[in-house]
This record gives sequence, structure tokens and C-alpha cells, in this order.
Amino acid sequence: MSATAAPDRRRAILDAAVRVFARQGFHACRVSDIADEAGVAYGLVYHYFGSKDSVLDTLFLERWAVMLEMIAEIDATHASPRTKLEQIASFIIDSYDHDPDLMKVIIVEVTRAANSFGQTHLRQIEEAYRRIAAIVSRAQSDGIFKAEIDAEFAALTFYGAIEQVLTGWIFDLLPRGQEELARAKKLIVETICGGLEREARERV
Amino acid sequence: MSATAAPDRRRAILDAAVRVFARQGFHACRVSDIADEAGVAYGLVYHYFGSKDSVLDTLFLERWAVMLEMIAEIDATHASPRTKLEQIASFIIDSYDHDPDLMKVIIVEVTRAANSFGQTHLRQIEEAYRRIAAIVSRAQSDGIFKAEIDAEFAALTFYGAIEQVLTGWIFDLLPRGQEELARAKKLIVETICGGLEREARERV
Amino acid sequence: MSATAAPDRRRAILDAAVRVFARQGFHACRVSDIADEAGVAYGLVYHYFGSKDSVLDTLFLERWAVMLEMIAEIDATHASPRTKLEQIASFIIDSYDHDPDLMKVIIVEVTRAANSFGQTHLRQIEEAYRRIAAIVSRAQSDGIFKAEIDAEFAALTFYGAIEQVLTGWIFDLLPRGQEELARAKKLIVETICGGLEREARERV
Amino acid sequence: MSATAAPDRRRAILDAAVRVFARQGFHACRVSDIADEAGVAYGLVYHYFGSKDSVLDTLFLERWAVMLEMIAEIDATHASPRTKLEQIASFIIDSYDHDPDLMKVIIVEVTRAANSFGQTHLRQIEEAYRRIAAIVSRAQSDGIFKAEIDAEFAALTFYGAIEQVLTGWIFDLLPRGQEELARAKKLIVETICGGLEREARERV
DNA sequence: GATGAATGAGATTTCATTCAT
DNA sequence: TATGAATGAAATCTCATTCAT
Repeated sequence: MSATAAPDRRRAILDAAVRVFARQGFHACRVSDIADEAGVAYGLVYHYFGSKDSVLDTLFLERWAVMLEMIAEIDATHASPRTKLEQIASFIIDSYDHDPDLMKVIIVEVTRAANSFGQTHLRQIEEAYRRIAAIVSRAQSDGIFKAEIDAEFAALTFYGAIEQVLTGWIFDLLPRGQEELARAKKLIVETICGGLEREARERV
Repeated sequence: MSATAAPDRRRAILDAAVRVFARQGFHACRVSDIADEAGVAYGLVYHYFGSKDSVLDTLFLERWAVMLEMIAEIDATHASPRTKLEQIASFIIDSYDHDPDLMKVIIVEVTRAANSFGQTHLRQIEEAYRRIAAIVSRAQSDGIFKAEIDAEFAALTFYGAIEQVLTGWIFDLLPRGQEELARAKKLIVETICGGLEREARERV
Repeated sequence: MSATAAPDRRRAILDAAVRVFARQGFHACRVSDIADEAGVAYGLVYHYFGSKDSVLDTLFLERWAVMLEMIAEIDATHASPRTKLEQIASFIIDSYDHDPDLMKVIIVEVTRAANSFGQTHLRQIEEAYRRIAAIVSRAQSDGIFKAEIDAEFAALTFYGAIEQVLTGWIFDLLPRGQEELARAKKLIVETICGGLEREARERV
Repeated sequence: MSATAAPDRRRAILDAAVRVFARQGFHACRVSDIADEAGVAYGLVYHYFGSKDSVLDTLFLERWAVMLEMIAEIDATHASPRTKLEQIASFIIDSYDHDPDLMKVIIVEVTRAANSFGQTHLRQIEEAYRRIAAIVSRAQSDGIFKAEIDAEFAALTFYGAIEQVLTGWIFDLLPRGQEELARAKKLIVETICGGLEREARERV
């Protein structure tokens, strides 16, 4: 660590891009908006990144790598399947809590626009599903999860539920406070693992 | 009424737009692509629609109205909550089966980009959640669904699961045949209503 | 005169055009604006007039012919030169009083934009100057007007003064009431014929 | 300071615009015509000016500011009212002599189209009238000009006369040589100040 | 590394005009 | 006469990207 902290302009550009993309949307913003927000010259964006797309790519890839790594770590523990899923949901929701703009950009501009973004992103996203599916799959082998629901399918359902709840917060369709976030972690997993229905014997 | 129906150019433009949006994406396509696909002159798109956005708007609003109507009808029956949810899932999946391009456009370009599209769309989307939530809510009052999971929240989870599965098909992350579609209807509902976990007493 | 007055659509279009041109300007208005204002279908404008330009042409030519005729009539009388000029100024100002929109259109869109409009208009406008110049010229021969000011030149000055005053009213740079209009007739002529300066012998 | 002055592209665009506007008219020319004439890329026009309108605005405002300044300076001297008016007429005619294209653009496209151009321009134009009116007004207080002709009114008349003569040159309705220009300066003022009529005692 | 003027392809949109009915 | 859907050339403006300094 040096006394004169060199200003990391590259980082500044990425951070500024998050704010700008979140505020205006990827398509609606101009490269100059990013430069202005970062307080750097126009051309510097092109010094560090080859294109506007590349800025978004970098943002996504950086963050998604962390998520993949995290899922792997969680899966390596000896926790129960439900606990593992809860940890994954927790991680994603905490990510949103910590940097809502970044998560908004990733969900709204990348995950949901996989169209425009080449196969690279799709493969990354798929990898996350695969890792979640692996957890489900093992739980099925262990007789903890029902065998009749495809693991891949269950993974999509699980991730889709989380993403939709995040989308609800992002677009103000759902109240969003510390308490709600904490509750959401439990409820998503309770819904997906335990189901909405009360067990037959519980019913009045 | 004549045997040879007058060509409805407005309709032709809308139908062409679905194909073009699905193929190239809303942002990547030009208005001339739509006109070419529809076999009409450039300006006619602007004769019937004020702008490129407005074409997408119309497409979404048209289809979404059908969905809202359908949910209302389903809710008006005396079926069980699980059956109602299954009918909703069936309808959406059948919609995809019947016109995958249109559903792709609605999911990829509108639902997931609610950002760019004003509050109008958000309100429409919200209305669908609300209607699903109403079904859940009643099931809770009736003691069929667990009371501890907010109905709004459950609705989001349910819809998110369906949308993600559709996204899986759209982006070829999931096999997509008649059998898969039929299975998906059951499985999504089984996951959300019954949960992934086997009931305790079933476990070995 | 018939009991069922046939609606003169051609006239209606011309009258509507005056209002629309005055309100929005020739370039800023669309042919459909004229049709709407006239309460006729789009294509009818093209039935009666070959083009948008032609509508303006017709308006100008119609009115300008009246003015040329009027100048000729005035010149044919035995009134004094000053009286003749005063009658011309009166006629123009009365025209404005009677139909300010039409005069606005003629001054703002034609007279002052002679550029865009071919030589036809220029020749018409020139003819008016020539007729005024003839009056001045004769007054010079008769020893009533100073001989050292070219008649052509004096005509331009005279007409320019009137047009500028009209412009002042049109753009609200000058108060515009019945009294002002009446006063203007006198003052323009007094300025041009008598001059702004008091005669030497009158000065204190 | 280098011998080879850096090319001022912004200036080049403005100068090119004058030529193009004068030649083709503001509405009839395209932005690309300006860029071509200036020898710069299309987009540079938009880099320096927000719009085509803004190019014309800049041209007008630049020149008009010079004129307002000049009137103020002339009025600050102790010359006679007639001399002051003659200096103003001289300045305007010299401006035309020096850059006929620019004056054509200002007269034909702005002054005479005050319609399209917001109130900003109208206020500028009005200010010129006001300054001329102030000169007249003082001459009236001093007993040199007739009191019965409103100063505002006289200013309009005076300016209108000059503008119409310029228009005569612009549209080739009047011969235009060095001699004619010099004569015009005298004659306009002689007309407006001294009047067209010979004084009674001079008449035969 | 850093700057921002310069480039120009390409997009949306407008609207005068045509024409089948 | 009268209609207005249909046409498509042309215009403005945007903005990602390049590049000389």
C-alpha cells in the first residue's frame, strides 16, 4: 500500500458505469455519460475498454465469477441441501443489498438480455444453473429432494424465483427494507423447498 | 363479407415485428427491417404506429390484456388453488408453444426491460402479479396454503419460476419438445406448491 | 344564388391555409394541417392544388392582383401624389385590418422569402414597385417631388416603410388598435413625403 | 503563437453556413451541404452547434450584437440626428457591401422570418428599433424633428426603408454598384428626414 | 496515460405526393 | 369529386469509435 494512492481510473470508470447503466439503462446512455460520471476524459474509456459493450461485459463477468466461486464454496460444505440453497439466496440478496445498482445492471441489462450478448454470457449463466442443479441432484440421490423434478429444471425455478423477487425490489413492486430482505431469504427457500401448500396432515 | 379478406396491413406489420424483434432484438433491428418483413413501405409503419417503441407497446399490451383476462377467468372458477396455478402456468406455456416468437419478445424485450418502458407496462405487469397473489391469498384464508409466505411474494416467486423456464427454452438452455412442455406445466406447480423436499415421513 | 349553397371546398382550403400558415408558418405546417383546418380529406388539397407551394402561390397571386389593380386605379385619378400614396398606404393597412392572417402570410412567407419562390413572384412584386415609382416619377416631372431621389428608389423606401410597420403589428412590436391603424396611414406618408425634419423656418 | 494559425473549424462552419444559406436558403439546404462547404465531417456541425437552427442563431446573434453596439456608439457622439441616421444607414449598407451573403441571410432568413425564431431574436431586433427611436426622440425634444410622428414609428419606417433597399439589391430589383451604394446612403436619409416633397417655397 | 476534437455510418422520423376506390 | 391508406425519398440528429497531440 503506497502513501500516494494512485487513482485507479479504470476502476472509477467501471464504478461510474454501474451508476449510469442503472440510472439510464445501457442503451439509453452514452459513453460520454460514463466518462462524465467518472470525471475522466472521453477517450479514456476507450483506453481501458475496447467498446461500450466491453464495459458491461467486464462488469458482468467480474461479478458473475464471484457468484460462481461462491456457489462452489457453498456446495463444498456439508450443509443440508436446503441450507445450501438458503446460503445461495442469501448471497444474491446480500449482493443486492450491498450494491443494488450493480445487481440491477446485471439482471436488467445482461441476464435478461442474453439475446444481445453473445454466447459467452449465456455459458456463464448456464454454469450457475448447473452448479445449483448439482446441489439439487445430490439431494435427490440422498433421498432428501423429490426425484421426479428434474434437477436442471428445479435450478431454473429456484434462480427464477430469486431474480423475480429482486426485480420486484428494483422496480418498486415490493417493499424493500432490511427486514424484507431478511425475510425474503427464508421465504424463497421455504417456497421452493417446502412448497406453498401446507402438508395434508396440518390442514384443519 | 368477401371470400378474399382485405389485407390488414396493420396486422401484417405487427406480425412482422414479432418475427423481427425475436430474431434480431428490439434495439438491433431497424424499422425498415419490420417494413421489409411485412412487405410494406417504410412509412406505413409510421402511418399506423407513432414510433418503433409504439409497435412493441402495442404487441405487449395486446397480449398482456389476454393474459390478465385469462387469469381473471381462471380465478372465477371453483377449482382448487393448485389447479388454478396450474391453469395459469399451462396458459403461459401454451402461449409460448403457440407463438414462441411473441413470448420471447414479451419476456426478453418488455418484461425484462421494464426499465425503459414507462410505468404503463409496469402497472400492467403488476396487475398480473396482483391477480395471482389474490389466488394465493384466498388459498391461505382457506387453510390450504401456508399463511407465513406473503401472497405477493409467492406470486412473484411463481411467476418468476415460469418466466425463467421459458427463458431456458428461449435461449436453448433447456430441452424443448412437446413432452417437455407438458411436463413443465406439472413440475413448476409441483415445485412451487408441493416444494422440492419430500415430506419427512416419506424419507427413507 | 341557390338555396343550397354548394360548399366551395377549394375556397375553404384556401381560407384554411391562410389560418394555418399564419399560425404555424408555411414550412412548419403539414398539408394535413390545412386539410384538417378546412374539414376536408387529405387528398382534396391535391385535387385542387398541385402542391403545397401552389396553395401559397394562389393565395399570394390572388391578393397581389387585387393590389396591383388598386394601385392602377388610384394612379388613374387626378389626386395629388401625396394623396395617391396615402391611398395606397390606406389600402394596404386596411387589408391588414380586414384580414391580418392573410397579410401576415403574404409578408412573412412570400414577400420576405422571395428567395424560395421563383421569379414569378418577384416579377409581381417588382410590378407593384414599378407602379408606385411611376407615381413618384410623375410627381417629380410636375415639380412636386424632389428630382434627385430616384423614383424606383423612393418606391422601395415607401413600400419598405409600410411593410415594416405591418411587421411591427404582426410581431407585436407596435400597438395595434383602430386608432393606431388610422394614425399610421397619415404618419407613414407624412414621414416619406414630408420628412422627419421640421422645415428650417419652423425651428425655434 | 505560430505562423500557421490552427484551423478554427467552428469558424469555418459558420462561414460556410453563410454561403450555403445565402445560395440555397435555410430551409432548402441540408446540414451536409454546410459540412461539405466547410470541408469538415458531418458530425462536426453537431459537435459545435446543437442543431441546424442553432447555426443560424449564432450567425444572427453575432452580427446583430455588432449592429447594436454600433448604434450605441453612434448615438454617443454629438453629431446631428440626420448625421446619426446617416451613419447607421452607412453601417448597414457597408455591412452589405462587405459581406452581402451574411446580410442576405440575416434579412431573408431571420429578420423576415421572426416567426419561426423564438422571442430571443425578436427582442434583439426590437432593441435595434428602440435605439433608433431614442435618437429620433431626442431630436424631437430638441425641436429638430417633428413631434407629431411617434419615435417608435419613425424608427420602424427608417429601418424598413433600409431593409427594403437591401432586399432590392439582394433580389436584383435595383442596380448595385459602388456608386449606387454610396448614393443610397444619402438618399434613404434624405427621403426619411427631408421627405420626398420639395418644400413649398422651392416649387415652381 | 490522458484528452477531446473529429469522423461518418446509420437510425428514426417526417411528410409531400400518389393512387386505388 | 372526394377519400385516406400507402409510398419512399430525404432530412435531422445521434453517438460509438478513432486519432493526433
